Amino acid sequence: MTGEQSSAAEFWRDDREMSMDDALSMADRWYAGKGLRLTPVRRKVLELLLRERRALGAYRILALLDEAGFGSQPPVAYRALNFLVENGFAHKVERLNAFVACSFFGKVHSPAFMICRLCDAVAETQSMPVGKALGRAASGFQIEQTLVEVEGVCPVCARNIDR
Amino acid sequence: MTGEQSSAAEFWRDDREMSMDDALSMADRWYAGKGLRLTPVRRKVLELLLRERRALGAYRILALLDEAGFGSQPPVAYRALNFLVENGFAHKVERLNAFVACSFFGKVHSPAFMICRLCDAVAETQSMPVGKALGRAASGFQIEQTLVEVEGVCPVCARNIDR
DNA sequence: AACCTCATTGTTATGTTATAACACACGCAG
DNA sequence: CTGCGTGTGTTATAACATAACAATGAGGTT
Repeated sequence: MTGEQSSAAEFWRDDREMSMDDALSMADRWYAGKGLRLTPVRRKVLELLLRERRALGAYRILALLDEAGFGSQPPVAYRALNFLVENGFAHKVERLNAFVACSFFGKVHSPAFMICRLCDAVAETQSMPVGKALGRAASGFQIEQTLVEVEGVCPVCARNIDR
Repeated sequence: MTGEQSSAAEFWRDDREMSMDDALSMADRWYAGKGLRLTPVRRKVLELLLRERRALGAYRILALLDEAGFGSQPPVAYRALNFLVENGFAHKVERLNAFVACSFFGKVHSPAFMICRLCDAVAETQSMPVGKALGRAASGFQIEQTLVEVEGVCPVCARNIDR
């Protein structure tokens, strides 16, 4: 638990809970513990995602992988991305057809994304579980996965507009 | 306000509030009032969407338009779809890259979609405004559009599994 | 070591979704 | 009738995604 206030001023600064190195080594340990392999391609993709605060398209990632000496065909990127997504280390932002590193991995959470239409930044936050928000409307529907994405203007860009 | 209960039994039956004819003529009047034109292509697309309870992909719609004697190239479908979406008569289900008629048009609402992974049906419901569900986490972010989609199993399919 | 097996990666080919750009037709104001 | 704006048709291409199969390589078994 962070326990921090999320004021507008610091909201956008960095919503992540750990450094990239911490995140990567946590991923190493997590996967090892599961008997799964965080191979070089996969680790590289996670690293690329962690480095960005925007969502990266699969083809952007693919180009970066290519530069780094990995394969250059779409499945290379998509496979690594799917692997990370399946295990909760990355999310797909459907609205953008793009991917971001998870900001809260290792924790159970209901992710929600805030997408700034001006600077393209993407921030992940925890939202109320969607079942709650739907309330009675969802009765009888068995929720398995949820998607919450909001588009708008982030605090930083909003401030820049004002003056 | 409907004031109806949404029980599991009737949940999936029909979540729409009006008949297709009512909806179409309402659309006619709404657009006329705004000085916008619900042209034949656009009206046809709305009609196609209203007829379905699933989300239709743009290329599916395109094929149907073609059959009906309209153009057969992607922009024909995308332009009509965008027009309807911009004016609130249809929504895009991002998870499926597909489109549905709005079930509550003319009303202010926070749409949320429930997508059955077994039968592909899509139901629109009203959710709590997303700003509420995000709570303090969204402070400073100016929400302009929101997207809530949940994937799972609808009541009908759930019942079929059980036995 | 030699062998097997299975997950992973590389590659080819193709499928699906979406838009840019330009030409043409029509309705309407001047 | 001319000019203009909106809408439609069409060509071409961009952007996103997966199927299918071949090659590699790590780990366990004999």
